[in-house]
Amino acid sequence: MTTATTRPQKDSSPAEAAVEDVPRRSARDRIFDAARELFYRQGIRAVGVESIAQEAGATKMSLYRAFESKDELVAECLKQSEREAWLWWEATTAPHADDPRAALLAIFDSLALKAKTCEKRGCAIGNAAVELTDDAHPARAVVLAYNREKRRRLRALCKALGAHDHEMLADGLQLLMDGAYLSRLSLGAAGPNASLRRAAEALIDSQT
Amino acid sequence: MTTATTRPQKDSSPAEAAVEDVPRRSARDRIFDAARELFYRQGIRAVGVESIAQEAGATKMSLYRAFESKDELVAECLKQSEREAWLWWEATTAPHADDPRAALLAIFDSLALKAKTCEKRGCAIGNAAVELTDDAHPARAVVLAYNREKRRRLRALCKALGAHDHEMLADGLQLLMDGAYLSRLSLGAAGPNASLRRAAEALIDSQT
DNA sequence: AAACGCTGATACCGATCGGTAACATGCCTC
DNA sequence: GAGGCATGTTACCGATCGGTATCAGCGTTT
Repeated sequence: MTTATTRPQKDSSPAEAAVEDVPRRSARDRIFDAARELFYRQGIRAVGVESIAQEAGATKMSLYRAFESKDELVAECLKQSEREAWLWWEATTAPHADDPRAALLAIFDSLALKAKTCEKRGCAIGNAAVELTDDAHPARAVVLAYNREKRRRLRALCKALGAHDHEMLADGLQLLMDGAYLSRLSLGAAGPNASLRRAAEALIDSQT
Repeated sequence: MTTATTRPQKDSSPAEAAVEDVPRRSARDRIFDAARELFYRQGIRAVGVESIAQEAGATKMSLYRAFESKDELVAECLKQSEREAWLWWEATTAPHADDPRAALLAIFDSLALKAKTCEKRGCAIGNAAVELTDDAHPARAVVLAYNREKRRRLRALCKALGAHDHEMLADGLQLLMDGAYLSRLSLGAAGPNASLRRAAEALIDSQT
């Protein structure tokens, strides 16, 4: 299935000689990226450690030299997803630092765009909340922290907005976001996701 | 873990003699119920056929005599969840046949109540959409049909309501519902779910 | 009593799971 | 050139996965 194979350390073809020879990324990094991709696309429990190593062009041993266990690898992957999520959040809201309404709408605009283009499998962290039912799983703490922080940020924006009931509005917007992720898995971007931005706007306007 | 054990065919204690002896439910039924419960609580991929049979006080052979495969069993379980969902839907909306707004609010009221009492693991069908990523899985058709029908019903109610943009409103409400399921898995009933009904009401009122 | 259908019990199958041991190879730094 | 370090290779471990074959027991029907 996978076309990734072990590459030679040096490129022997002279046609590539002009290119500065890019050092091969570490096994850890390749494994990490392959894991994130596979977990997201196929689900966490559906992916075995062997196939991760294979997709990364590495071996299972390299995986276990870089990560304590599969569970820890999952937790690390989700932590990275969280970091990227907040980077996206800040980049999206930054241009509207003085306009909470515009900031909120920008978030939902970007969300709707991503639904159409990439991210067809919803939210990696949200999916993990479904798949990992054991409270002892190290990834559950990440899931919890992420959703709490999301709630906190939404509340802050809604409060700055001067909404009548800013806590209810923030919760409603969070429900819309999470619903968009879940709904996308079955009905795609043409399903209820198509109305995501307008629904968010209507809810915001109803409270201001 | 499980306390379910093989029960004797006849109750030997005379204290129960007065009770009409209840014939033991068929192995199929016990297995079906155990499967639904375990799939819902622990996740589909997390539960093996062996543990289902054990929880049902039956054997793996009885499972495979009653169901073609685990995948088919999963699909059957979801079909049952769908049937019960529509029964609940009709029972909840029936008292408000002439008042679409009351019908919608009754749905969200009941939903919020169930979040607090039972159904802490969200929606069985929604969870399956996350767990089962293979389009060839027989359960995916059930997931798709369910969500399509849910959208259809919401649209009908919102149209009867005379909403300004009834399709957007229906989608928004569906996103709120799905978001409530997903959000509940991490933040519980005290999270955004706590505002579910009020958010739905605000959205409805914004369109009428 | 004979036949039949449902069920339990048990042993088994090949495949895959997460995880490890031991050794070889190649690169970079002294 | 000698070491150390990261990595690849291979073989292996016990456990569990979904699924099957075989036989025995038991209740009902006839």
